[in-house]
Amino acid sequence: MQTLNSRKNAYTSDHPDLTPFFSFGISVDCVVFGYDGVDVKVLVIERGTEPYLGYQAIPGDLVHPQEDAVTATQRVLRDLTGLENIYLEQLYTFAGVDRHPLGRVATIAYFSLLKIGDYNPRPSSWATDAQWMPIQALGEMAFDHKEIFDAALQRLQARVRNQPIGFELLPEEFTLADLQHLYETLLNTQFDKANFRKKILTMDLLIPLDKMQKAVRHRPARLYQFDALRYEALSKRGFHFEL
Amino acid sequence: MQTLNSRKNAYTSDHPDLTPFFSFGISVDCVVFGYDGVDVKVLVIERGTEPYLGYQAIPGDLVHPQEDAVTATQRVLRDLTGLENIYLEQLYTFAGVDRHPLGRVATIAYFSLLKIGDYNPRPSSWATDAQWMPIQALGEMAFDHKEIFDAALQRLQARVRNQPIGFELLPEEFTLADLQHLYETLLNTQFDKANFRKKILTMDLLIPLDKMQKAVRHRPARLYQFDALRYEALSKRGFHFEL
DNA sequence: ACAAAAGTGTTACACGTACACCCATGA
DNA sequence: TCATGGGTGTACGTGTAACACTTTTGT
Repeated sequence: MQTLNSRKNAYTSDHPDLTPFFSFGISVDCVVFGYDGVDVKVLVIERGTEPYLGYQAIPGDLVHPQEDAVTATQRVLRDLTGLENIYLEQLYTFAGVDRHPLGRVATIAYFSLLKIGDYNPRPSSWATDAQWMPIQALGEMAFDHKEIFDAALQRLQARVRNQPIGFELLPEEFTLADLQHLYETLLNTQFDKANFRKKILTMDLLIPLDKMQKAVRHRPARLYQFDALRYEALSKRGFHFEL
Repeated sequence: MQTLNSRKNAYTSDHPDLTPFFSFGISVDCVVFGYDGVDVKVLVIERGTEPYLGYQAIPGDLVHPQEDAVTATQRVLRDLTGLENIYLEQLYTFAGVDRHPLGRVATIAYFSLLKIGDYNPRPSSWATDAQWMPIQALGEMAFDHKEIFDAALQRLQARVRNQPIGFELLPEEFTLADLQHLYETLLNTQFDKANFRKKILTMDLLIPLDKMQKAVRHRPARLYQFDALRYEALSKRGFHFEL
């Protein structure tokens, strides 16, 4: 304690030996959410090596010395899903001393949302055994990945209430019932059909299409599309999405 | 690109040489907010060495190899203010490749709130020249610290709306007008006096004291105190603070 | 014709907003 | 008694919640 307090600020002091301070590994881990029309799911991989052999884990990798953290995450996602331009948000950084057996590794956790239909498993990459797991079915996980997942889910639930990101999880064209069911699943609640429609439609963020559902054994529902441009325009005018 | 994709996941592959991956420095930077009854202020230090000699900077330090990130931040805050138990929240991690001239340093940014009256400058520590700056008066800053500050302010504004953390900036005992003025300053808006009182008081989070303001040349206002325990109890029952 | 889900209208009530008014103190 | 800000009541409009009802398809 004495040494810590009396030492000068490490990177403002004149010329101390900084080597021991530059010994950290940094990784990125990305919690990927999807929705198949029934359940909210997460993309998990099964570890093929020690430590935590056989455990489920959140996809991630060490950041390269000349690589940006976001770039690293996009690389992991590309290797895993074949997709670029996925919704991505930084979540939290976990920097406990003993969280990784191989050395001091701080991990920057991200979460991302993707349309589950777009996902194409990439067996050629390092994560052969990636699979969608319903979020309720998650058991024990490698490292502190369960903790990371819990934080991600909490963040997603908060975000979905005040930003129109639910659409990232739905196909381009969807019905209002699809949207309502997604929100109900995500937030673990029930909404009144009539009121939900009114609230969503009065926001004026959906483009009604001239298409209908097909091959359903009841009255077919109209399909809608999210109007991202309109949202941006409204945001700038102080509009705030809610629920 | 070819090499990156064909390489196995760095920390799950068998035994590659991981040395180049363990070469990062990790720092913590903490944006400290205060409120003096008029302005919202930030604690900034003036750098005494290159790089960015003489520039204003956010207080921070490199994380030690055997030190937790939160612990490091608390150490910085203690050295700077003499205080423990300050409100602290992780903000964002800045991990750009070229953000620090001395090497690859990722910084975990925090923000914290303190009662400005409790603050006692600590001239003995490395940050002799810490001072409160009104947030409008911030100019150029060292490294990417302006960007960090902007993120912190934005986060503070969001937090203050849906969590009762404004009280961290006020003295233990305060008037409703104090509270209102704080919120107005923080959020850059105006509230109707009567409605603001009603909203706050119906939340039942304030303990009315049997004390009044003194030495004011108008009717003295009642003093209140934030009831943290009651807030915790209400939170668990699904209560959600708003505005 | 029936089941099943789409889609709409009506009403009651809670809540936010605006604004007017009275109260207590120091000078 | 005046200026200043503390503190309160009311009336109005908007938004939300509950619920009943009509519509359209497949079988």
